[in-house]
Amino acid sequence: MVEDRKLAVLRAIVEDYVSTQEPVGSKALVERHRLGVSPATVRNDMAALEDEGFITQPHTSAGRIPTDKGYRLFVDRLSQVKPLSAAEKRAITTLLEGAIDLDDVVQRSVRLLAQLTRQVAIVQYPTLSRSTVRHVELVTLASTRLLLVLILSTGRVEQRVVELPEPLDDETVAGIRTALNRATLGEKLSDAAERLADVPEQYDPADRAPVAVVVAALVEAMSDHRSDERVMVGGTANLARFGDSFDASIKPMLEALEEHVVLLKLLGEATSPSTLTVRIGHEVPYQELSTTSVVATGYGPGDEALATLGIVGPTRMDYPSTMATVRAVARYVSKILDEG
Amino acid sequence: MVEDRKLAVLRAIVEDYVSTQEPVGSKALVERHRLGVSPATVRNDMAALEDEGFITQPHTSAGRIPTDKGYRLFVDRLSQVKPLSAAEKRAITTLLEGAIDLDDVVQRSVRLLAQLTRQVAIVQYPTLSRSTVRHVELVTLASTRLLLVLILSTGRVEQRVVELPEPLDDETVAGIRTALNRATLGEKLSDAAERLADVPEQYDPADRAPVAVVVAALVEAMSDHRSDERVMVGGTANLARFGDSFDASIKPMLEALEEHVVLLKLLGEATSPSTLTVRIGHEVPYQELSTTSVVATGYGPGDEALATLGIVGPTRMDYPSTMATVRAVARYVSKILDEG
DNA sequence: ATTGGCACTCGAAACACGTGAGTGCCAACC
DNA sequence: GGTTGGCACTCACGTGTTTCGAGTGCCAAT
Repeated sequence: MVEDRKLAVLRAIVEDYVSTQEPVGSKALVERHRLGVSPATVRNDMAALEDEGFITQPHTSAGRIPTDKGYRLFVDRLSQVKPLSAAEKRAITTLLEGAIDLDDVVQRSVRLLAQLTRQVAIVQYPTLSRSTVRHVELVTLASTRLLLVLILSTGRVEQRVVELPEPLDDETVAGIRTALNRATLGEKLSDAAERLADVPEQYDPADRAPVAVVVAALVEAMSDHRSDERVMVGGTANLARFGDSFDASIKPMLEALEEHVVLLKLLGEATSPSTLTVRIGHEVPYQELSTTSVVATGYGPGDEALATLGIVGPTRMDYPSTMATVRAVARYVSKILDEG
Repeated sequence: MVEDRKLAVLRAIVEDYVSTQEPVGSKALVERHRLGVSPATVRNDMAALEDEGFITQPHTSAGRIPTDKGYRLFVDRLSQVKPLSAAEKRAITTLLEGAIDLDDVVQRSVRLLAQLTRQVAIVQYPTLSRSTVRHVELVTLASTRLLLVLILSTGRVEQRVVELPEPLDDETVAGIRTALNRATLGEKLSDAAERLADVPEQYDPADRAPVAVVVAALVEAMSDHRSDERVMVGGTANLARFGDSFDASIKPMLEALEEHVVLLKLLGEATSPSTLTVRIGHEVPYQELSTTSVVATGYGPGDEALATLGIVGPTRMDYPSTMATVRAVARYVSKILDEG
């Protein structure tokens, strides 16, 4: 079929362009791929592909390069996910195995992604709002100063120092601790905050003020969206690898990497670990990053997407292996979180 | 004096080169600075300066640019620290004022440094080993699992999950908590670790095993040098500002920024906030960064240098104002830590 | 539908050339 | 002795010209 061959040509163009970084012409194409037809035929196909907007020429008398639309088609229909090499699998397990806490898992994942894909890696910390309360602890620091520690099911620990309007004796503190735990243990953060509303009312109006302060701090810690927005970035040195053409976009890229809000938007909504989100060029929600693609997916224990991780790189990237790596890392991290 | 004028010429060359980024010639020099002599005279001085190794020509028929040695002399003898503008002072106070915890202070300092100097900023977290213990808390997570929380005088909180060989009842846990606090409260970390050695011995040999595990975890948390090595980086987007010549060194720079160990070595030993360390070009302990300079200083409460902060940029930078900014930020951060 | 042939286009590299900023040196001057 | 104007010299840089060739589009033949 003609249509089939046209797709084969597109695939060949994408593959060659990705590996050589140079516009690819009809002759080189038939030489490097067993297309079984002459350059002239390929030229006809290329002309058709160009009409349909999948490829373009940087200038007359040059070869073709894929457009965003071309990459899109390539990703959607042409590329089969490349299986990871044994060495890569080994790297994933050995590197993630030794993680000691949540921070460490995130950090190791970032490194891993960056190394394997040779792109810039981004890992979002597990989202606070979906996790549940494992324990609330109060520690007396001084007569009017408490430390509030909130431990979540994901292993995250949030702490706040609370200044009390009046001193509380240890017994009262213990009582408050019990009350707080009873109200919130096992609850989702969003629900837990509501449950707390009643707590101060159980107390004598005279003692209510300090309790209210503690509860307010706890609610604040639970709803603090700063923590939702935490991400870790790695592999920025890979930016320097990109050829000249990408040099222009290195600045917006570096700027984006400093703004965690931007990165979160890039990663997008958390999807299940089995679904990969690929955004190509103009599909990325920032105009300045229109020569950039994002490959991301959700991760979390039990196939529930707690957060997102992924990579950012030039549109001209090796999608099949990048996608395979991102997916593999997400799955493995999910597994780790399941166990921990 | 002739010698004086030569230094004036060097200063003028540095200033012009820093602002224009282009080799500066004798004629332009007399025009832009009131040197009161003719270009020919300046040329003689320049020839002398070149002989002495303070300046060099990129090629014949071009102007001169300072060598590392030239910058060194400039920094040591020629530049008076430029006072900050009112706007800059305001920026420092307003931005740092609102910090809510230690993490936030560090983060805001990085942003501030990066914005004001328009360079890459690095801030080391206050060093663990010099701080003292404020509180140790144990939280029962499960029958054989405890959460250990270590609160330090600097506001830093370290936590560890401890797996016990056998269950402990709440009373015993409370006893251990008291013992741990008694042994370590107010102690420096280095001393506290020693003090803990006795704690298990106070217990019945039968109960000693779990206690030993907890103590070991605490000692580990105290001596964990991972925390010593934590740094925060900001303003990497400023790398993109540097002209072509610096482009070559952008890659090693990005690589260095990923390695916290490297950054710590760059920052060097913490000095008192009143002393600025300036390393220029080859003085930087990494060959790859020989077109780079570092301006750093210590900070911490009460003029005691807990950690280091500073900036990294091309040797061709505006030393007077950069040095002023770094010093000002360090002082202000120290003040904040004093109060907090 | 495919293919070989052919004229055409246009970027990249090579080369030549003039321009000018900047230098070093020297003789004259203060 | 230090300073200055004059002058010949160097060489990076920008501009214009030319050549070269990879790659294209089109067409007639298969």
